[in-house]
Amino acid sequence: MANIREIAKMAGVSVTTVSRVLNEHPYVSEEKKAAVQQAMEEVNYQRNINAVHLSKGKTYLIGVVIPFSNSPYFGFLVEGIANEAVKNNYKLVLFQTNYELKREIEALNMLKQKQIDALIICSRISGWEVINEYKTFGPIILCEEVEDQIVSSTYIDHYKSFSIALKYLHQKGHQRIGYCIGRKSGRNSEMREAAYKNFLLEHGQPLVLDYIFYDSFRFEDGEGIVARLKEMSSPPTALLVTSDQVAAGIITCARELGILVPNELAIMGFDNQPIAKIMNITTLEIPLVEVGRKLFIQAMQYPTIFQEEIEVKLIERLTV
Amino acid sequence: MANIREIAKMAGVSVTTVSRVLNEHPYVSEEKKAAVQQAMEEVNYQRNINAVHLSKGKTYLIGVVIPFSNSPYFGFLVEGIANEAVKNNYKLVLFQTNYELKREIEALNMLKQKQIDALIICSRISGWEVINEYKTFGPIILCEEVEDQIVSSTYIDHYKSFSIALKYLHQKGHQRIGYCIGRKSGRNSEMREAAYKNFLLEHGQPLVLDYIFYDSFRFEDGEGIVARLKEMSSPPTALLVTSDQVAAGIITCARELGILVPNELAIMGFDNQPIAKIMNITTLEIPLVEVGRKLFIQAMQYPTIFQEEIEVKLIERLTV
DNA sequence: TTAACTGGTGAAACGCGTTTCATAGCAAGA
DNA sequence: TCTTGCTATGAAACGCGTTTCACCAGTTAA
Repeated sequence: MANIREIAKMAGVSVTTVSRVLNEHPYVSEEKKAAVQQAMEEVNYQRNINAVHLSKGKTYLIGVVIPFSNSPYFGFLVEGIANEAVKNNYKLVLFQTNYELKREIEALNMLKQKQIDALIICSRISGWEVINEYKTFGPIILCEEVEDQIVSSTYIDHYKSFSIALKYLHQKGHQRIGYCIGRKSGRNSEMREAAYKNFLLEHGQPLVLDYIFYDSFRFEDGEGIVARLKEMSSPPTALLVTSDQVAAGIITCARELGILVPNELAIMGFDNQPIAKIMNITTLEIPLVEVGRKLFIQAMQYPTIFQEEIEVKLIERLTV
Repeated sequence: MANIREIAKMAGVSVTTVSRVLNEHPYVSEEKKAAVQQAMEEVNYQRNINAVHLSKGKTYLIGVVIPFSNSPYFGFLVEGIANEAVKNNYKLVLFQTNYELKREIEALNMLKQKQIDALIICSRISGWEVINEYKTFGPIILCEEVEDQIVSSTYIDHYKSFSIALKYLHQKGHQRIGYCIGRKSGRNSEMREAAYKNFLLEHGQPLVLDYIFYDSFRFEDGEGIVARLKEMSSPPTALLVTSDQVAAGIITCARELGILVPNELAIMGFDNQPIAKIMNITTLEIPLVEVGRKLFIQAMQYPTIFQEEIEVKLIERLTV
């Protein structure tokens, strides 16, 4: 396989000039440019990207940390990142953590060892001390609100969006509202909990711990939730579900058990995924693809660090 | 950042010896090895993988072509590939094609340009002439039965599995059986169609084109299928659905419209995904994670080319 | 006693594109 | 007329780990 030096010889120019043609540098005369291009075509020259990477000191790889790879939520997020990545000649390396800290650290270490140029953490497990330590090795981008401009992030104000949802349910006359969420910990979960507790306080309602359901990630997690509802003497009349998938699972199981939605149980989803549309689930739309796009852009803008808030939109359908 | 030469100087050895330590080559004395390791620790040496890649002429990147990234089917497949990839220090580059030929060609070109070391195509669009052309540039692995040992593949005998499923439905007394499938074209679809037509022939049943539903990929695609069933004067009494997701969607929509499953409509899924378990869908289990693992292994074994068949298993539940 | 290994080690070549720096011609502004 | 400044071009250095080849010392087989 021919290299740049051979091309240079063939075209009667220096390697620098060949490199300039390759990179579309302006200072190359038309004749030389044509000569180089002809030589490249003649031997079907292919640039060795490994050499480019070594030379540039970049890998053109972006790490993306997600807890699950077969969840539509992260699927859309990754899609958004990937779309923008191809435009910039970047490739994605996915780290599926299953919420194991060890896996996240592995990803962070790849940043440290310069095996990736940046790391986008879609759902963080490690503490701020860890992020603070690793941020010196390269760009880390988060998908949650970040204090003190430590790293860049694109986020949804979950306090606000939860408040909007709760207010909506309250307006619809619900007095006993519960919610289903993925993790118990994590910034986003804490914000939602704060919004929830504040809402209860404002409306003088008691905090019933049984009304909060954790580990709600997938469609199939709806089953357990409905089973627990069935056990309760005074179950919530409305549920805020932080994922349309789980909302769909709850609705499916509820209907199987003869629970009327929304009359006996109102369900409000999150994300506005395709399944929400087809099952007519009232939901809060989160433009995930757009969030992904922004995340990638922030990775590219490093070392400039900034936060970007994304707005959500209430979509009224038939489950509330 | 220190490089191998500095380490060599510090440890009083040659760069070759440092390289040998790095790569755990046997011919290094204990003393020198210790000296090198100490020097590396002292300056917190990090190997420059770009240099490794250039030197080895490999990228340690494996391309994976999938039509959709947020589908559980491909999710599990990718998970299987990824698990095996990390063990071998490889990273995955995902190409989401949306079944656009252009995208698949892009992936193939990355193989040609040596930007990836191998390409696993989970669902092929391009013709055999294309595969034949590109296979000279590097390992291409498919997920379907391949003739003439052109490239390696791990596959399910879809003719056989469809036949098993049809026979099962027939034994259960169904006379009008239809099926839902993703693409109309593609090797796997053709095999299934052949099995279906052969089954009809053997049982003297007429081919009703309306009983075949294409473009069934996701949960939400179940809606349209049920709508069309509703229109028919003599709808099928059983449906073979090549994805548990779609099966779940069909069941959900059918129940919403008061169609009894399995009494009025029997549904048989494919894959045995979590959703099949929770919704008690009778299905044909396909060990997707295992398939993914095998695909990766085949990529590593190149230039040895071989085919590997994966067996499916009928799982009886409550929808037939 | 000699040929044939095997363990251990290093110099130098190799893979290859990018970038810095120096140089030179030529035009525009002072 | 002299200083800037821009276009154009190339030599050489740079990034850095791997691998080939040569060579020596100490064994082991013949």
